[in-house]
Amino acid sequence: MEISLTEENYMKAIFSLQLNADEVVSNSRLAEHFNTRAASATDMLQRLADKKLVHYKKYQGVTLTTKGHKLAVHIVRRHRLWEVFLYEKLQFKWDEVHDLAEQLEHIQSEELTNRLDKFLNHPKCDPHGDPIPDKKGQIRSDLAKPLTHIIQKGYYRITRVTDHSKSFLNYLTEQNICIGDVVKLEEINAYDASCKLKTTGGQIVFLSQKAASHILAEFKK
Amino acid sequence: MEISLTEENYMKAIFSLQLNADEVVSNSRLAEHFNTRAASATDMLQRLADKKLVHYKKYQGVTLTTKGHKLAVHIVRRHRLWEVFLYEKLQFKWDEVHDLAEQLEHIQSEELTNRLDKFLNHPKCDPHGDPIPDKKGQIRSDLAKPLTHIIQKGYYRITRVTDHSKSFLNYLTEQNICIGDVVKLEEINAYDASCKLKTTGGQIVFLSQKAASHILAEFKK
DNA sequence: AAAAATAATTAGACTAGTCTAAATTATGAG
DNA sequence: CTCATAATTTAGACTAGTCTAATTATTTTT
Ligand SMILES: [Mn+2]
Ligand SMILES: [Mn+2]
Ligand SMILES: [Mn+2]
Ligand SMILES: [Mn+2]
Repeated sequence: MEISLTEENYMKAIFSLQLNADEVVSNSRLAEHFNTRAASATDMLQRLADKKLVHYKKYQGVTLTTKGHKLAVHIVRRHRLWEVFLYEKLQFKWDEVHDLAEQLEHIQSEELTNRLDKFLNHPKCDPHGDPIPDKKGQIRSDLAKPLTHIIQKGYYRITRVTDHSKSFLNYLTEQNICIGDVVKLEEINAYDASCKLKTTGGQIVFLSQKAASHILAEFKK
Repeated sequence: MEISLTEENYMKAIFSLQLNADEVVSNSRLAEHFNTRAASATDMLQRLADKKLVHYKKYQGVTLTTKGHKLAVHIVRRHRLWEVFLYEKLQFKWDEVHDLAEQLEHIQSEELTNRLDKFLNHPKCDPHGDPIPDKKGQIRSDLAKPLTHIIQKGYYRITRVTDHSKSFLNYLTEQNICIGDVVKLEEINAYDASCKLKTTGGQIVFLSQKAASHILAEFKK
């Protein structure tokens, strides 16, 4: 069955807007995500339902079918592999890769995806620390928590960011915070959920709740 | 100005259907090339004329404007660079790269094209021996002639093929004929323009007029 | 439980790109 | 040069994807 570029984008959006699988995604969230009108989203959801990619009941929002979930994960895999390619091989910055990967993810070829994966040495994560689904669609589970959820001071490895906007990524770069870095969490302010940490380079950085909430880290044994 | 994927395909087709620049390309050749109806081609040509990409007079066919020529060459550059990437880095065979490059050539990013070029070490030719235009759109001129135009026996380097069909490329692979090989042209039959040559590996291969006409070679000093 | 506010759907229109069928222009054989 | 044929263009219709405006359903408030 033919899946159009637009349909692929919707599938990926539904997948990434739901925090846990089978969370219902509303029409309005999709419309907002695509900067389009609710009527257009309705139209598309009905189309996707016809293709058995989503469960759709009028006024109730959508969830992915098994088939739809498989497709969405597959597109995410392509997206993240291309991001690794752009970052590792073409030396793009981590704030530049997303927009290009948005285009590249629609190149239709199973074989290409798998060869790219091999060429890149089967990377586990993309430049933002997002896990790359394997050939079968399996996604490695992730133990990292947002800095805002950490209650114990100490050493943590930064493994992932959940805001991919240029402004956020540039801010982190300026603060010398990179994926993979081990930082020392020195202060946790219960009052406003902000924190203070020492970077790999030794600088002291203060992070607001907003920034900290988008940085995932795991305890360094 | 926005150029759609379809418009890009038409521009590239016009460019590659004309043997010498400013050769007029007819409506029917384009319709045939895209396996579409003449009415659709007319529609598109009028659209391209509106965008000042082609010179179009009713019933007279089209040629590229300066602006259109620039655009077409640019798309050809992207196509051929991606072919090199697929061939060199992902180990696709020379008969597999074209279809994928047809998709990849539409990724819109000047920066990506130039970085890919650099990553591949500024290749001169794609896997079929077709020259890759440089950043400015300059195309290296090509001294090679079809085997059917060669009158002198001797040693020749195979530099390019002009039929990109899987069946032709597979045929050459079976006969052990590759781009870059130096072959010994041992017989030239004036009667049917067929020829006989000895490959790098020492095999004797007979080539029909049809096959020989799509193999370009240059004299080996 | 009804009214008000919000969210979602439908109806109808528009563009890009395609098609078929009909009309028009060019060509080339006699 | 004229008429038949081939090539091209136009007219009108269809699909995907979008929009606005109007309608309907759900949720929240009172
Ligand atoms: Mn991304
Ligand atoms: Mn990413
Ligand atoms: Mn090609
Ligand atoms: Mn080629």
